[in-house]
Amino acid sequence: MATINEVADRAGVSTATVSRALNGKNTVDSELAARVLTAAEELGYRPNGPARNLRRQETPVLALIISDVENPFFTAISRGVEDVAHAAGYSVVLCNSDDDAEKERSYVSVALEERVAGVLLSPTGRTSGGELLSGTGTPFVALDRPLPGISGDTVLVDTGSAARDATKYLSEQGYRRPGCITGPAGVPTADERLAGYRDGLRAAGIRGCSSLVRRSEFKAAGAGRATRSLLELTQPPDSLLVANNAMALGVLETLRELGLRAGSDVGLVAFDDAPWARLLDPPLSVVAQPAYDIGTVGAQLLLSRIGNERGEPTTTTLSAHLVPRASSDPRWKPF
Amino acid sequence: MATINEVADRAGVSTATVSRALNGKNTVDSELAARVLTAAEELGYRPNGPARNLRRQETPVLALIISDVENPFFTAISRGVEDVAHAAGYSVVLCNSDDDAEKERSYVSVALEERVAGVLLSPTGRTSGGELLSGTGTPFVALDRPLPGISGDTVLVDTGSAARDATKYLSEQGYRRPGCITGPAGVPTADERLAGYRDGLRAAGIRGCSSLVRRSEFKAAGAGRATRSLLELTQPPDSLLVANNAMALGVLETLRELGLRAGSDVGLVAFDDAPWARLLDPPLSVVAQPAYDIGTVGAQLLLSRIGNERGEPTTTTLSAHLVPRASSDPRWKPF
DNA sequence: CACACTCGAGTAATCGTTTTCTCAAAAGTT
DNA sequence: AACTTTTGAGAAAACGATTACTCGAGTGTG
Repeated sequence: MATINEVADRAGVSTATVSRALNGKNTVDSELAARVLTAAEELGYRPNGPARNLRRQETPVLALIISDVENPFFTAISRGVEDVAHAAGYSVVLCNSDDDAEKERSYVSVALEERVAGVLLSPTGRTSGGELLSGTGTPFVALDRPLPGISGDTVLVDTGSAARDATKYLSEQGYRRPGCITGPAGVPTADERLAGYRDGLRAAGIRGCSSLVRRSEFKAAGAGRATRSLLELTQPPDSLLVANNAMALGVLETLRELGLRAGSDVGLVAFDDAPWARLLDPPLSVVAQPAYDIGTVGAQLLLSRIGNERGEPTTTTLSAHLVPRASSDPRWKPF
Repeated sequence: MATINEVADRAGVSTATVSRALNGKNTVDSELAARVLTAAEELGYRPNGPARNLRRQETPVLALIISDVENPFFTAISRGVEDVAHAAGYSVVLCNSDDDAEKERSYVSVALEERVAGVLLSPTGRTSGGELLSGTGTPFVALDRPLPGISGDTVLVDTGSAARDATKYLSEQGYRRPGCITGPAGVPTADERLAGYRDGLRAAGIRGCSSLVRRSEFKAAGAGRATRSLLELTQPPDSLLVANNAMALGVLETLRELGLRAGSDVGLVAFDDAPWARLLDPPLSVVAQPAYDIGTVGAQLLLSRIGNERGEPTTTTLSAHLVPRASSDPRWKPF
């Protein structure tokens, strides 16, 4: 692949002039610039990124590390990040940690070594890659979940309140024994949603019962098993609050296996408004999180830090809202 | 951020020794190596990627450029790529071209400048970024669609046959007027599926009718409009073959608006087996494409080219298979 | 006309690694 | 004991761009 030297030779100028011409500096004669441009064109010249980044001491790339590319919640975040970053001249590379702490650390490590301009991290679990980030000068923003024990800019969703509202709403719909399927202990979003569920029960004057709570990974399979174990209780719950949309898939599948209907048999509210949620029968009630906004806000925050914004770390909390559909209506009938 | 020089100073050795020690070369005294390691540790040293890549003339990163992160088909591909790449010591960066030819070119451009080891490209439309790739020495593999006018390794799915089989199957189920909603003209996957649909009609002895065919972007909204226009015909189709899963969402939404049921009112087969497909009422019949395998095969191909495998460009064609569910059963009843 | 200034382009230093040389000391050979 | 071979570590040369200097030529001013 052609280097700047070859371009310089072909155009009969120095490498400095080539560099200036190609970077649109105005201190170069227009005739020379034209010669450089055609020479570069003819050689198919493409500047060597590593060399440029090394010299400039910066790389116009943001890393976005998420825990599950197959989850619409995270892909919506990525779209938000991308839109903001792109407008500011940054590329975004998306890394999928697959909810694996080891992979997450490895991606953070790569991002740091490659000297990306900044990192957006949606931390997986407890042992996050966040500790690698803190201390290095590389700006970073935590999305969706805080980094345990590390201070830094954070964009969260007030899912506790949303969970409380959703639970209260279930009780108002006539469900007297709401259960809850949430994520692993120690994962903030999982714990907040559980706490919100308990608050909601209290607000509705229902005595909570820990046997109506199950935890699993934020995946379909675990949630399916949890659902089965709940519904096989002698006093099963009459409705469920489900902590994310991947889990909702597992819950729905198990309901189908058991021959139960959402709504009439088991009230259902799940977190995250996936595109398919409203197409189910009955349409799935959800707590819609502002995923796209998490992305845009996070990216803006990161860009301002990259632009050397000083000041204390900030925490932005966005709010989620309930979208009631028929899966939380005990009177719903298939036809 | 600490450099190799500072580590060398602190350990009282030369930079060459530091480099050798950290890269696990065996030609370095174990006592010195230990000193280097602790010095690096204490300084939080992290090698400068751009410098390393510049010197080594290679970057252990693969770029995967896809047209829609929100489409499960592509995220499944990415998982396949990731698994293979990771095992071989490569990182994968995922770039979302958003079906925008301009963005695609821009990402290809970034990938080339950053001198990634290889590029996996699932081309968007006609004006692909592929022409940027051909000619450069950077190995690349086209996924899902061929690069128009450019020879290179390609991994495809035989969606033509799959479309034919699906159409024939619809007719065997008793539907006599299958329609087709496919992607934009000129996009190979769209055209192949349409051709397969026509073959299927022919095989079933049904006279095709071009008024039963609609094209739109591979998105929900356009497919929804197409569905409406088809079903408002005086002689509407009694069933539909839909060319991808994002489109299926639009079709389903429109059916609901029109108060029609899949299966009993309109037979439905869509491409791509999304996780939610089987949870619908009726469960959605699909043509399941081996998305994960596209990823693994593509990545292996790319890795072997990176490993200097010579030889003519290859084309691997994987096959898709029909997964019949109730949405293509005219006798299906809600209960 | 002499002098200071501006302008534009070339020279060379620099970014932080890896790796080829180079060379002294240790080890082995006759 | 003299000589070759091996070993291990430092000095210095890449890698390919950007950019701080430098310097000659052209321009403006008193």
